[in-house]
Amino acid sequence: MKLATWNVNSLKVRLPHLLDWLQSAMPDVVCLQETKQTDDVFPVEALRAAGYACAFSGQKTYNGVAILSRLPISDVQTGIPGFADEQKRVLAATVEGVRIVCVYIPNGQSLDSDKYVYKLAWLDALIAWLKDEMQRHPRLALLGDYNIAPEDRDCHDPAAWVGQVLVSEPERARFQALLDLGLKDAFRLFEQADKSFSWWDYRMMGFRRNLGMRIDHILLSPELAPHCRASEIDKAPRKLERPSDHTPVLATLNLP
DNA sequence: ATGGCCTGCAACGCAGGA
Repeated sequence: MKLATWNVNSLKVRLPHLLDWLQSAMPDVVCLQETKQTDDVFPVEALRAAGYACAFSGQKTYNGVAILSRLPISDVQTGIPGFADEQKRVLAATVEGVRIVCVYIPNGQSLDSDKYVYKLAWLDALIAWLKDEMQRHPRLALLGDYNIAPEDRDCHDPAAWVGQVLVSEPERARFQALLDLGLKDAFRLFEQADKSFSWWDYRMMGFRRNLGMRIDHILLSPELAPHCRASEIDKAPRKLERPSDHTPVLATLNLP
């Protein structure tokens, strides 16, 4: 089972890239973030024609998450139970007995922002919920845009980023809390090139200069991680005309 | 040198992203 996550930064704009990429990468399950469209205009037909069933939870202008799957999807759930949130950032569904949790974790804007307070509270709610969800679903994968670079090696210039969102200690502590639940960072299960990133700023020729961050992740539960055979970042879509600022991250499972 | 770019909304500039 080939899993993927991709922040598309507007599904409307990126649909042609997505359809091309589905055809070439052939993932079984894809988690999308920042679809930025309401559910009534989600491109169900185009994706069905490409061989994918969809679950989605969107809103106007901002946020929006979706799960695409070549295999049947069941038990779809939106949001974090008991955590009131207008923003559409969480979608969970079961595919072939694997609980897929798609997240678009808040950015936080800056350490002195109300959005940062929201980010930390949001992460606490996610961690508490996942602790239970992993009991119910031992085969669980948490995929998405985490807006956290877990370690300094996941940041192109750690010194320049001190005191900013994505790298702050409270955010990293919450990423560690996810690992402490037993989740494993699929990408780090394998040897990887130095300066591997999943997002690059549109400005300053960030991609060409590889001024990036690794903030899109696939975490696997203890029952899934031993069956992970590969994990990589696919930089190809970032090289196209009018790309998303994020690029897909993949993990391949060979389940018994 | 703290901007630079992209998207959506609806406008001729803003919010938000990261």
